[in-house]
Amino acid sequence: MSQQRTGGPGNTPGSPDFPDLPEATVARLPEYLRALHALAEAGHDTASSEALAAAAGVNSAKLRKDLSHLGSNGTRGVGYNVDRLIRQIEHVLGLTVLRAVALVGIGNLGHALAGYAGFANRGFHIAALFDADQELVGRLINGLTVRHISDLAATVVEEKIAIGVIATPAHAAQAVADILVTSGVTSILNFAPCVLSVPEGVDVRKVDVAVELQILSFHEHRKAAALTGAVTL
Amino acid sequence: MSQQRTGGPGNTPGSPDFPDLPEATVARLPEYLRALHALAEAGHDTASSEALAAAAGVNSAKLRKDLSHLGSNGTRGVGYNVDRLIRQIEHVLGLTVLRAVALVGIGNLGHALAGYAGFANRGFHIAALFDADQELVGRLINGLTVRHISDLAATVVEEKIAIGVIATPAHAAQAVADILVTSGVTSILNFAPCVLSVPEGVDVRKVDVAVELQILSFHEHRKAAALTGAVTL
DNA sequence: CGCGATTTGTGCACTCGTTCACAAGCGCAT
DNA sequence: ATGCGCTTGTGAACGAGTGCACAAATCGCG
Repeated sequence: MSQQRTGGPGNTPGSPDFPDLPEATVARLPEYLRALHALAEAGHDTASSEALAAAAGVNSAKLRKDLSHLGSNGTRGVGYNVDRLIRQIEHVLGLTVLRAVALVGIGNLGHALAGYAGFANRGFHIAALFDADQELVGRLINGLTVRHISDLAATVVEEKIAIGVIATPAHAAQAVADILVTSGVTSILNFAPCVLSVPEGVDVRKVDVAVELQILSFHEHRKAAALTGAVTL
Repeated sequence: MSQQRTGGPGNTPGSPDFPDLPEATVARLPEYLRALHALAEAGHDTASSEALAAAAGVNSAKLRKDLSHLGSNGTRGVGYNVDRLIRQIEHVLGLTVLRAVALVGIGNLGHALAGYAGFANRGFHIAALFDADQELVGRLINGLTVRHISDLAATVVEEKIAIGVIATPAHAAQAVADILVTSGVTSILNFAPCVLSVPEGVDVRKVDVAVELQILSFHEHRKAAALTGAVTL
């Protein structure tokens, strides 16, 4: 809404407000943000790249380079001002506005997500819940009434929903995605185990627990094989 | 357990059974596996790299290169044998054995995970549930009784648990991880928003919904800025 | 039996990301 | 005021991953 011009301190002119950050950097910024909040709560008002990197679980050089992409922030010989850096990262991530999220699919996972406190704490507001099952429609979950999926389009527009979360079974996911996109949603978080096809300009991120476990399984398998191999030597 | 020697067809000698796959490839194999299962159910018995790549949402050249790492599998002019490829990927990922998983933290998310069918379907077996809250201990969820966390170490050994899933609040996660590691678990899937410190040889993967949303938020923000910028021009 | 259509496997160039190592900058003690 | 220790910011080398484009291989058909 309120797109303010660069009123802050020395920012590279030319680009309006935004350098294009490397994707890998963007993916780490939320992690830094979390680490910073932890440090702030622990009473630190400044943090060295080393300390912050440790808290975020990354290499300190990487962290410095990442932060350098959003303009110089630290003070040499001292470190980074925690509060200032928090504000800056929040600004870059667009967390200064509370984003409205629609959650579709109130099964096991959807139910849990609806009750997850981590949303509200971190810049998001679950604005509405949807499901296709008439049994569920009307039920109250965490202060929100489940609506039927046929109301999705209207609600998205009405509540200015920017992000859709799909927690439906795989076979329903594409249809839900289509509705979301048609209604103007341009960011989707997909928990269904399937690929979504969306038009250009729409971002989709996928979370699949089974995939994560299978990756772990591979490494387990490899570690076991390495052991057996070592014995054979 | 039964570590069978390379009895299969032409495999590169030298390495015991295992090429070291690029990490990026490993991360995609589960996705291929899912796509293959979908194709198999749709009645296909062979699939071209193009078709499979589309189903998995990746570039076909990338897919071919990935598959080439696990030994040649396709037939030129024809494509890949779906069933054969499924078996091969499952073998590489170590999914031929059903891996026992311990789930710690039966809050909102843990409860949902305990009931998630995707585990059993995809090579995993939830062997035990744990929580620190005595209120929860003893409750039956999806056929499993919640045990107190003090039983974790013993159970891990007893049930031959290889993978631990942490779904506790952040402040409890490190302690749980320590117990898991001490008990012999070498793979952890962490849903708590914090970094876990574990000894070398232990693999940790992290899933954080808020992080995913924040990454989406960044792109939303950028897209909005681009629009405003375009108007300004 | 040979030819053309098709599809895999891969060498190569390129982009993206990571890490090292160090100069430049800052504060503090003296 | 000056020098010393600490920390950032970054140039440059390195490594991993991606995608193109094509040769090699296979099948089906005439």
